[in-house]
Amino acid sequence: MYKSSTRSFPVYDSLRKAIIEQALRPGVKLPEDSIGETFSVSRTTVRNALVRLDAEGLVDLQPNRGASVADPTIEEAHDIFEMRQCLEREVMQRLCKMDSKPIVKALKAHLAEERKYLDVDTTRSIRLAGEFHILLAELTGSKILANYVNEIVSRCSLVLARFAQAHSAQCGLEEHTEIIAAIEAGDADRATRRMHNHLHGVQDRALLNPDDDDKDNVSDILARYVTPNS
Amino acid sequence: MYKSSTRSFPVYDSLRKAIIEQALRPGVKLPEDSIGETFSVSRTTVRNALVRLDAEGLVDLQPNRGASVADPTIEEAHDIFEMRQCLEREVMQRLCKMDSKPIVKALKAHLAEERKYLDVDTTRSIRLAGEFHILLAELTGSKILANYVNEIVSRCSLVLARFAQAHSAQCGLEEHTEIIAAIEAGDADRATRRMHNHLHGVQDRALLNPDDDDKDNVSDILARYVTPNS
DNA sequence: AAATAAAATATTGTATTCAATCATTGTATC
DNA sequence: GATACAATGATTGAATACAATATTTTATTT
Repeated sequence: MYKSSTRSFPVYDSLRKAIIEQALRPGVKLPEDSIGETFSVSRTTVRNALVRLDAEGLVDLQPNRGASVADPTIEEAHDIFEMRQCLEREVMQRLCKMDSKPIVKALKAHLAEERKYLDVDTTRSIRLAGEFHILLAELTGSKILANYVNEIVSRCSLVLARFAQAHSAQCGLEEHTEIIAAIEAGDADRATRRMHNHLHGVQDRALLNPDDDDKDNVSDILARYVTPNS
Repeated sequence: MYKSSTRSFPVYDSLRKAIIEQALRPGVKLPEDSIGETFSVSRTTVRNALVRLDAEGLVDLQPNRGASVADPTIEEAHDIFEMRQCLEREVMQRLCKMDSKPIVKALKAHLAEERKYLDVDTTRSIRLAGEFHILLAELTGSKILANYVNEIVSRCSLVLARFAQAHSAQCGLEEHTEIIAAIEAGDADRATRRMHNHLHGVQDRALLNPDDDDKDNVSDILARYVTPNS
């Protein structure tokens, strides 16, 4: 996870969440000054968070021109989804070689959570859908794989923010259910195939016609993220 | 690539190379002060480089306790190699779907370079061997995949530094040759299998008996890395 | 002599400061 | 009216300075 200074973590974390939840849209400028004021920290601290986010591909840091939310091209968008397919294929194949009992249990618990907030809290619902994939990766027991999946899922959110019209229904609940069933049956091929189709569906819904930037007031948006909203 | 400030890049780059070339061994402390003196920059600048390296997994940054070269456990070591297998499998499968002509040409050029420095310049030879794998990834055309491979290859160097006795012969030249031949023949299965065996061989040679730390003077080592040695 | 406590030292965390670069606006010229 | 240039303002780059935390050394006690 993120170590380094105590103060820069909240900045990093809030920015990250704001980007993933699409409150900060691709291309939006991230001035060190105003962000620092929002969190009552110095630019030094903000900068550390931005360097980190740049390394993770969520932020674009250019010399002397500051930071902005990464704004992937359509080519990069395809690239990111293709990478995600690779990583999640690996997840499925590893999981299906393991004892399915505890895995399925954890997954079903998560699914219940997803179902609970469906049509109730959209933002939370979308976040949970993403976290389903991260949970899958974590259940492999490989921290590195889980990290990579975490990163790529975040970047997919960015791609959706950039290219999908409504960011509704990124992940279908039924599809998650079916993936769990395949894992429970220990059928690696089916699980892998279903995951592939699932992701392909998300990608298809996303990469149709691009809608362009409607910039927004950074400080106002970020203010809502100062206190971690659970 | 690495953007951000002009000054911190040389620090980042030198540290990175020093770690990969195993001049800075796992666990070695990286005090901001002395590194700053070595490069004639402030701690602020050094810190940015360290945050970046931490994000890439080459450096371990702990709150109030500073940075040190990452010191993977044996479990993490296996994890890293497994991840590498996944990524490089993807590389092989993508390459074998493409036009082999320009790919093979580039690879053979690199191989010639590798052969040139074999038994002449060990350090360079080892670096070229690693770069062969990075070149393979770059030839897929996917920047993201290339980035990941670059990162994981670096971390493998770290693992070798930690667990392999002599860091000789990480990659056999003949094995690289055979991989190219399989790509040239357009035989995805054979190419993938050879890559798998190749990496497995490296892993096997590495993860036998661990030898422990002989700490060294950071500044002296780094001094050799100040001017990028080509 | 071993163990603990206290002081001194070293190192990191972070804000502040000044310099350098970029963006924008206004003005002059064609 | 459009373009080029200059001046201003805003923003980042990076060093310094001070505060907070860790580490080491020394002193004290058992």
